[in-house]
Formats: sequence, structure tokens, C-alpha cells
Amino acid sequence: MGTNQNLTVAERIKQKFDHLTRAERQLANAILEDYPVTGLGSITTVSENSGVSTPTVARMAKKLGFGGFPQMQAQLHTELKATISSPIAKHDLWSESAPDTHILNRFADAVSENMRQTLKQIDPEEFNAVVDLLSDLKREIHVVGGRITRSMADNFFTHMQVMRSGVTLVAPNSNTWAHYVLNMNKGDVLVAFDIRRYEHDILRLAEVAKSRGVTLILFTDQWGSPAAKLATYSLNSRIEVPSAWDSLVVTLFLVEAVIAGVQTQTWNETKSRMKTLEELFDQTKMFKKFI
Amino acid sequence: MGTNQNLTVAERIKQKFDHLTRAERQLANAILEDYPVTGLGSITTVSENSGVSTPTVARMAKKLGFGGFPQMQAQLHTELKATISSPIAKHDLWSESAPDTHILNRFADAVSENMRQTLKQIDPEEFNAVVDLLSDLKREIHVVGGRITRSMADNFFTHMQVMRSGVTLVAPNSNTWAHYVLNMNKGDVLVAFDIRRYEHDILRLAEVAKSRGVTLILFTDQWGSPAAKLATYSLNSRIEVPSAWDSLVVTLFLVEAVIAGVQTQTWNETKSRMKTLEELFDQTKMFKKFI
DNA sequence: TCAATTCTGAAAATATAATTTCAAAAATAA
DNA sequence: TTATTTTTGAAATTATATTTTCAGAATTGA
Repeated sequence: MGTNQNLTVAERIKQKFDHLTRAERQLANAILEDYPVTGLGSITTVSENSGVSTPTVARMAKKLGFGGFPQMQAQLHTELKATISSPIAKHDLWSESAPDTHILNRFADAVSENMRQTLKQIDPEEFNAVVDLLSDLKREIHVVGGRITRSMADNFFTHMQVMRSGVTLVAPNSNTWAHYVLNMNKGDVLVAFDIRRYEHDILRLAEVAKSRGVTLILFTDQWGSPAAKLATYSLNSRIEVPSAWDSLVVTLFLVEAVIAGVQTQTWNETKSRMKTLEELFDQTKMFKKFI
Repeated sequence: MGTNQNLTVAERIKQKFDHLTRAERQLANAILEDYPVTGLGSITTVSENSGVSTPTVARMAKKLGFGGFPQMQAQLHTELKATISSPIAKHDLWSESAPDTHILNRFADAVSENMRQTLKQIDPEEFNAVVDLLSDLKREIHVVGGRITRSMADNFFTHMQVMRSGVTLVAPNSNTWAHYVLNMNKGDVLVAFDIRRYEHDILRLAEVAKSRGVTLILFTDQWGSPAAKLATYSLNSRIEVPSAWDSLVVTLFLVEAVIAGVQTQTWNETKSRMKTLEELFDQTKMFKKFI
């Protein structure tokens, strides 16, 4: 039988519409009405919604060239997925001169997808709340990272330090952390970075900080660090890429966006401060000689 | 229990995410990935697609406040119907719940554009050459960053150090750099990071290194650091974003891609090394107590 | 009109889905 | 480490969905 297997359900219905019986046409119209959502329920639901019996539904599915109702439904799922998912051609972006299989392009695809997924899941209210908290000059801010995320913590610290006072970077070596804890007071904020291969020390620090009334902001991955349950705000980013390691690209994106947010928020108070600091760097740069 | 009945599945997941278990989070991420289509199949399909068991799916549905899986699915159907019938096809990237003008979305647009432009301009041959050079175990590698790019240098160093021996991170304080120069020999590689507000010290170090027969790989911005003229390979990334600072997101992308390249190239020699190191970290993690 | 044919859905039969139970595995606490 | 708790999925159970059967209803052609 010459039924083309690649047709959509809607196309098949239209093609065969003349050969459908009265009850089948009724069903077909119901399916096309809110296409493809109506077809997604159980055969019972579909039959009820269109006022026909379940055998009619099953029969029509076969008539349209499917093995049965479940097969027709699977096709509807596939179609829906194609409709819903991004219409943006995946890699018109990327490096054209390199083949699709080149690590650059595979990496780019993965990072781009990570970005998309992360942004889809982020709660802007939560983001705003984080920015507000970090813009509050009355609160001291403590920043800590793990073995791999240390660079994120460092980057965050470097920028925050320019914008405001009262920012501390907790040293990587956890032996010294007791001293940092002494300086954490009620109302302070701890910004922690913890991704897969979650570090026990970070969790411990978060616990101790929490017990001292410190608010925890956590940058973690899609699965969530164990410290997440202690966090008031946690910003999760997708980190999987075709590599033996995880990608911090999206995490860095969030960090930079938060920094930009804080900068906007505190601009009035901090613009002169920033200018002075920048000038200082420019000057010292001039006079240093190392060799 | 006070669960609001009018929340979407996605909202419920986000709300309860921190209280979900490992397998449940895995499932939650799978559902959010192609939301809401992934959740539309049978409980069996959903469980298979997300790599968890059917009881886990049923349990999570209850945990999210539904009577069971079918109830959760009904909610997904309702949501889908609402989505489909709304004619406004939002650009599905980025955070839909935030307005276009929100810093998150403006930042995302900028970063995405930076990524596109950067990849368009990168020469895959040059990229490959950089990977080859860094995979050559006979060459010592020296890594240096500036005030802002230090975190990039640090990140690069951390990963390279796991994969191979002979990698040195040049300390941030340029007073001490003379010592590092003493250890640079002909054939060595200097990986330098230098973006806008180019740092004079980096240029000086590059000059000195060059005079000792060291090959320079430079990560810089679209305009190119003054050190670019000394570099054998330079990887330029776009860094402009709506912020007082520049964005290192794309630079980090290139760094991670290079690392992934080196990893692939040296896999045979380094896999055991990597494994051992990872295990070491896992162990020390267990026994350290800081407080 | 009536007989032949096709269509349809109630009900039975079958297949699959969803939930529950429970023992093993993993995580956590002591 | 060892004990305790929590989490997890295989297997059993239960509930639903899907298909099949078949008798009656609707349609068609004379």
C-alpha cells in the first residue's frame, strides 16, 4: 500500500478525507480543530471529546496508515516537538569553514543549547532579588569557589570589589576558612560556587555561615549542589559539553549578568569610586617595571 | 498542604527543585528540556527518556502536588493548549518571563551575537595548530593573565595541569615575573590573556619571552592586544556587552574548546593521569575538615 | 418498499500503563 | 569505619487503555 510514511497526521487526514465515514469525519474535524493537542490524550479522551466511540478512533488510525492509535499519537508527539522547539536553525551561527564535526562547532552547539535551557529556567524575580541583595551596601559579601569554580569566584570578586566595599574572597585553602567564618555576621551574604563533583567543604561552609544568619546565594549546575537546600537563591546553569570537563561558560554568563545588574543598581553611589579605581590601575601600570 | 493548584508543572518543579532527590532532578531536567512535550508520553516513555524508573516519575508527580502521573499530564495538556493557541510565537530563546528589556535578555542577545561573530572569524586551522602546540608534551607551557583575565588564566592552568606536566601559572604580581622568565626556554609556549585596557606588563613579558625563543599564544579581544604582533597564534573573541565591563564569556568558550581539543589529542597518554588525579581529589575531599 | 452492504458502538478480550510493595543500594549520621 | 535513614528500581499488583468481536443501526441500491 502506497501510503507515504513521512506525512503528518493532518496531511494524511486531508488526503484520505473523502474516504472517511461519517463518524470518522467527525473525529477528523475534532482532531484538526485544536491540532495537535486534541489528539494527545488517551483514546478514551479523544473519543469522548469528539463524540465517537473508541473503536472508531482506533479504526481511523489504521485507515490513515498507522499501526494503531498509539502509533498515530507518537507521530503527533514528534510533530509537536518539531513545532515547539526552536525554529532557529541550529548552526547557521558557527564557524562555517570548519566541518560540523569539528570540536569548535560541536562545542558551540552544546554551549548554545546550555544557554537556551538555562535562560528558560531562570526566574527573573530570583535574579532581581539576587541583584538587590548584592547591591545592598549595608551587607558584607563573602565569595567562595571550589577547585574548578575558583576562577568564577575570583572573577566575581574582582568586579564586585571595584563597585563596592565590604567584599571578601574566601581563600581556596579550606584550612583557613575558620578565620573567614569569624568575620561573617548576621545579614551578610555568602556567594558560593559549587558544581558537579560538589565539594563537601563548600557545604560545610554554607552550613556554618547559615547558622550565623548569613544569606546564601548559590551558583550551581542543573542538578543542584547539596548546598542548594541551604540557599535562599540558587542560580542553576547547564554545564554539559562534549568534553571530559564541564563548561562554565553559562555560569560565567550569569555572573556577568548579575554584575551588570548590580552595577546599574548602584551606579549613583559607585561611579566615582569606579572611576578613581580605574585611574589608579592605569597609573600604577605605567610605572611598574619588572625586569 | 498548601500547594497552589494553579501553578504550571515547570513552576512547581522550580519551586520544589531543591527538595527533589537525585533521580527526581534528573527527571525534572529531562521534562524541562523539551517542555512540555517530553512529559506527554506514557509514564513508561517519560521514564525511559529521562533514564529513571517509572516509580520515580509517579513519585515526583505526587511530590509536585498532583494526585498522580495522569493528573500531572493533564496539567501539561492544559498548558500546551494555552501555549499553542496563543499566536505570539516568542523567540523561544532567553527568559520568556522577563521582558525583552531585562538585563538578562539584553545580555543574552549580546553574548549570543559575540559568539556568532567570534566563530565566524576564527580560523579552524589556527585553532588546530594551537591545540597541537599545547598537546606537545616536550614543550613547557607558561600561562599568564592580567587583572581581569587572571581568572581565565587560572581556569586554563587548572585544566591543563590535570592533563599534562610542565605547566606553570605565572603569578599575578609582576614584581616576581623575572623568576618565571628564567625558566622559559626555547621551544616553550607562553599562553597570555590580554583584553581591552591592555596591560603593559603582559606586553613586556611577551617581548622578553619572545627574545628567549618562546612561542606566544594570545587570547585577546576583537581589537587585538598590542602583544598580538608578537603572537604566533592569536584567538580573538568579541567582548562587548551592555555593561560597564567587558564580557569574558566567549573567551572562556574558546579556552574550554581548546582544552577539550587538547584532551582529545592527548587522551592516550593522559587518561590514567587524569583518573589518578581525580581520585586524589575525591579522597582528600572526604577527610578534610576545616572547622 | 426490502435485501444487501456498510458502519457503528457496547461489551469482551487483550495489552499496556500506573501504582504499590519491598529489598537492595546509596546517602547520611554517629 | 558502622548504623541508620533515605532513595531507588525490579517485580507484583491494580487500573486503564486499546483492540477485537459482534449484533444492531444506518445507509445504499433495486
